[in-house]
Amino acid sequence: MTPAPGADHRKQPRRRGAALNSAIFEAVRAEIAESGYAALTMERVAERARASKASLYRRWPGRAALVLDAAYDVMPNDSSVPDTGSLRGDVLALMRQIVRLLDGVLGEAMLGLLGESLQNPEAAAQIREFGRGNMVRTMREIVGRAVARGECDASLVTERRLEAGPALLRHRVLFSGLPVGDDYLQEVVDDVVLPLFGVRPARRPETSPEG
Amino acid sequence: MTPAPGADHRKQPRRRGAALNSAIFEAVRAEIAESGYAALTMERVAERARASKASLYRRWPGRAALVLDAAYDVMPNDSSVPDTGSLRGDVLALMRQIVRLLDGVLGEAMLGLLGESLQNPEAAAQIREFGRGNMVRTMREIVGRAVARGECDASLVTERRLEAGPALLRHRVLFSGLPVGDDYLQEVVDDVVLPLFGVRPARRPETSPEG
Amino acid sequence: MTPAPGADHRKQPRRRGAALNSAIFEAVRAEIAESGYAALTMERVAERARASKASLYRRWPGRAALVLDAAYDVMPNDSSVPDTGSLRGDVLALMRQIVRLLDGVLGEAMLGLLGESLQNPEAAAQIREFGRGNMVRTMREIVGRAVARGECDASLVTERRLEAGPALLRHRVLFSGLPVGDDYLQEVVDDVVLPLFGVRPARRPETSPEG
Amino acid sequence: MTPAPGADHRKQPRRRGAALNSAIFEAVRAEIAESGYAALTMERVAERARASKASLYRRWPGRAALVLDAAYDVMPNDSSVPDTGSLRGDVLALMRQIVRLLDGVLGEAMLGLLGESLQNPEAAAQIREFGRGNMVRTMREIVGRAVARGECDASLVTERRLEAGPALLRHRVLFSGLPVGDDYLQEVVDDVVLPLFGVRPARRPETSPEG
DNA sequence: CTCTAAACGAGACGGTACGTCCAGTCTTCGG
DNA sequence: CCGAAGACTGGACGTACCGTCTCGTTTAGAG
Repeated sequence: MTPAPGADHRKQPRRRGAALNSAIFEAVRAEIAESGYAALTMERVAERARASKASLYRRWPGRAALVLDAAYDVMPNDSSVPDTGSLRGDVLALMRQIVRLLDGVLGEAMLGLLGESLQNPEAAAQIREFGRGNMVRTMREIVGRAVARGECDASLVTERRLEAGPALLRHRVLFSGLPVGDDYLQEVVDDVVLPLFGVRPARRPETSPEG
Repeated sequence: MTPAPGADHRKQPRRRGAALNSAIFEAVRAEIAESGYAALTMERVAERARASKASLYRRWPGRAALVLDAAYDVMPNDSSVPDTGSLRGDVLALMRQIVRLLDGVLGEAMLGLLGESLQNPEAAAQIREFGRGNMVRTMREIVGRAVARGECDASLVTERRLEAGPALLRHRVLFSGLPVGDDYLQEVVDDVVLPLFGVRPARRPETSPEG
Repeated sequence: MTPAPGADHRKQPRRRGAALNSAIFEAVRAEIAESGYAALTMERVAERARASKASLYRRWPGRAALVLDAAYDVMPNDSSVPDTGSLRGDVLALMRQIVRLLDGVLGEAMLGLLGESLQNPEAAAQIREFGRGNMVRTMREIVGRAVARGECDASLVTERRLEAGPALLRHRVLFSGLPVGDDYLQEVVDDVVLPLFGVRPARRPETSPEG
Repeated sequence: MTPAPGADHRKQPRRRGAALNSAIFEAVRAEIAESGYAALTMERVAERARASKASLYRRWPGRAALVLDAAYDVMPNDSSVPDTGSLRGDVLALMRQIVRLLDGVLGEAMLGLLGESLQNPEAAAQIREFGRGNMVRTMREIVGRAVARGECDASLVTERRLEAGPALLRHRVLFSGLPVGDDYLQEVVDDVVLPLFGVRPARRPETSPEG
């Protein structure tokens, strides 16, 4: 009844380094896809990856850091800044990019991590870097190009205005629980972002703040 | 070996009903104040309140519901809609009200619950009602009055524009980890909210255009 | 894949107190009988007893204390002092009693505990009481009766002489690894114990020290 | 995030063969002296010796064998058979030799190994040779000389009588936890060993019967 | 005022996961 | 190309909570 210590099931050679890392990341994502972030357990990840808990803890101090890396691992780095020729097109493209990114395992991971960071302030800083800044930074670039094109006036570009679009998008994702449809994105762009930068929206010409 | 069951130390009478409820709420808030939401445990709350875990579970299904009620219990209901006579004043007053509310135990509780809801979608709906809607609803009333005063045009009032201010405020609280200073609130109002509703900002009242 | 938390297998009411204790002791003994003391694990005992590890650790601080109690639980208290009418008969009866006691699960447990105590001096004191003293104490009584009968002289009774028989028995059990046959016991009695107390052995009359 | 694999700290040349062996033995003894046998770990020994666990396992199959060798390594081979001219003197000298040997790291190691052997019967045989037999064998030689000297009668020499002294000594060391004083040794010799071999004890040499 | 039923405190109970430690094996790479 | 270094799997450790339960005790309210 005592399991023979030599009774080993593996035949494939022992994985190390990067190969093991990948297997672990895969397991993390599978667990998140199956049961969600909250149900994710170091123990189950280890079992699923056919790794030992020690190997997990040797690499990451805890669940959050592990999920963080597993998410980064699939983060597409093709998040090039859109350039459609118009501010409206660029902002919409950026928002669609983000929405697409958040749909699926990566989104589940990010929501879970955000939840974690809200409860555990010490881990928050690290996690915060994860998805943050990027969107505002991209907004800055997009708007900068619009200014260069003469589409909007440089004096209108302030930090808060750049944040408005991202903030509304996150607001929707975090608080409504509803899917983010393209209608919503267009409303954000046409009702808020474009007016803030003095650009007349294409869709609702009557809604210009310059009454 | 079994400890004597009658070895009781208490002399204060056993609490029930509302008195016990209050003691439990108090314990919840003390735990949050001391150790934060993440470290809050049914076990510790019970011990601190000198109550039994059974008494907790008889009243609430779990940690989230308990904290929710404990937070409601101290929620000031003086959150009357500000009426300062100007859109700028009203929005600023509202935001300051919110910021004050989030400062302290109540804020910690709300952040924790939000984190919970991000990881546990089934409890999310209930929690979402907690602090949500109110701010946008109040914004609607405030802006409605501004329209009635002729301060801004009714056609500019859309759902997204009403959400913009609240969204930026939450964005700041949730993602920056920085304290929300009054400067920040003024920037939000002057750079984003007022422009969206077609009101000319007057950041410095003493340099008001009504000179 | 997540096991439903309510999926409980038990139908019999939850055991507590003595009933649970008994089940745990049973499991301990079964484990020892199957795999020996060294392979005994808190985890396996808990599983076998359908108890939780917490229930084990609530009662005993560790493996040694648990096994100790489980052994005591089956220790026959019929270890009445033999009284056969002769010193030789009494000593032999006592030794056979001990040997019988050590044969089986109880012996395995005692050897394991002794091993434990040799490596862990702090737990040694407690364990040492377990099987010790009794044998020497019984020897004292037996020899006392022999003195009273006039079988031997009181001046010969010293502490070391009383210990000699027990020491040889333990020496055999601990160091030889061989089974303790009745031949061995008779040799101990006739070659050592009886001569030390000046009693002429019945079996080997030629081996008297009173040459 | 993966630690650099080539981060090596060593500067001193790699030890091999006997040099490494000595370093390992030294580490074993240092660990035993510091923390005792129970706390000794292959891992800690390897670290302390600046060796790898593989190097340990290549040389010894496990902890017991390693400690065994480390103990042998410091075992004084001056354990020459005492020859004082009298049985009493010889037996006392032998016992003092043993007691001195057991005092310190070597004793701790031997106790630990004995404990090991009690729990792990398969390793017991090997360990049993360690300290055993020698003492009885020496006793045989000592008593043989006493017979040759005419100090005692050959017919009294039996295996059990030869074992009695060693058994009492071990009994004391293993079960009492008390230090073995010279008083105790003299009692063993005068009350048990000498009578068994028909030699009149002479506890106080100055009141010797050869007056 | 007495009696009963509910609420209560206390905390044991079966579970699950935690993060750590060590045994023994296997891979890699330096000397 | 041997062997030192150490990463790897596996599994037990002892702890902390979870949510349920049993047990007496206390309290409030009905009779």
